[in-house]
Amino acid sequence: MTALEVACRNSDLPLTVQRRVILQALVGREDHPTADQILRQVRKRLPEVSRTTVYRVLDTLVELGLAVKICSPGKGARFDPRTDRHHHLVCVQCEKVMDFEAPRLNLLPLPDTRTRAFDILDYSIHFRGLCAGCKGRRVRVREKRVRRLPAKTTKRKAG
Amino acid sequence: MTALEVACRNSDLPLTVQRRVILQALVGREDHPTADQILRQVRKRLPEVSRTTVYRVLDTLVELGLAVKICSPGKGARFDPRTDRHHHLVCVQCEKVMDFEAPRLNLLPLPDTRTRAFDILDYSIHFRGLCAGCKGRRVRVREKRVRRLPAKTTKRKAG
DNA sequence: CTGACTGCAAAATATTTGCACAAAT
DNA sequence: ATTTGTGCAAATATTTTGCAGTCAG
Repeated sequence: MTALEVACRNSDLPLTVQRRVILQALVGREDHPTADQILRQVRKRLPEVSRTTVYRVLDTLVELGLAVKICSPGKGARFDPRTDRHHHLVCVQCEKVMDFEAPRLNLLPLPDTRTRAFDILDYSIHFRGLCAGCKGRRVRVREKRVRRLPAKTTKRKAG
Repeated sequence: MTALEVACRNSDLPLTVQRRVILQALVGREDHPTADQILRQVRKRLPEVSRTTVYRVLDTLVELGLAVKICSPGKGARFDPRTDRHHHLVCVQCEKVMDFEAPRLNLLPLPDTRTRAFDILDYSIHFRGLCAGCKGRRVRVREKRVRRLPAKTTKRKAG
């Protein structure tokens, strides 16, 4: 937990038990949890913690550079304890996000965006696709629509 | 709007005016709007449209392959009318997402993920950084904390 | 006509805010 | 002691759902 201590000291922020436990809950997870998932895990150790605090502390951790709010397709914001360059496999079906190591993709030359007035700090590649669990049952496209009158003879008006 | 007609015909879906207008509202926008932003734009032409319909139709458009629900850091889901391979500049400050053309980055060899049981369909690169508007005022890290008693003498109880 | 779609209202989910008390330095 | 943090409750924002009437084919 030294990283948190250092960061708090540097930023002149109190080192609270909540910050410690919430960061602890995030670190080591590779599933990019939502604030609520973190809340559940944190409450195992700190039952009194409030949802509000989890939201606030996660933001703080991001500000401190100890976590990243990742880009994800789903509803809730999701957090990543890894701040080093890495990539993601994103299941377009269940919206799971997995870390993906590809060292060869870590050295792409950062495009020159000076003309676009955008300072690039880092990048990550999102590989969209279907995860193991979803690739079998490719439900997609209108499950309901599948039932299309099972070969009935009712179609005729009257004969 | 032929693409929508074709897609609806293929999938045996009614071609409603809402679907037409909502897709129309999305096409041509490059700012990756949320459902609510689309709603506001759609209501200029179709004042009676409901928020529910916008959510549902956007999902339908995604299923039809006429739009993409993009990965973004913010709260609401955001949509992209572009379905071809392209990349994004994501402002970590204001969470704006801009399209970024980089043809040389469109031909990265898709990593072999067979061993990982994940079928990659496509990819896009997220360049994280600061947009023109945000790079000037790098507020970040605790705006409040900035006010640290500006050398006052008020420290005493009653002067 | 018929089945799917839309709009409404309400539920469910996700996130933020104001305030009083508690805790860290 | 001072300042920020936390928890609570309520406000907001976002998304989904059930149902009745409407519309496209």
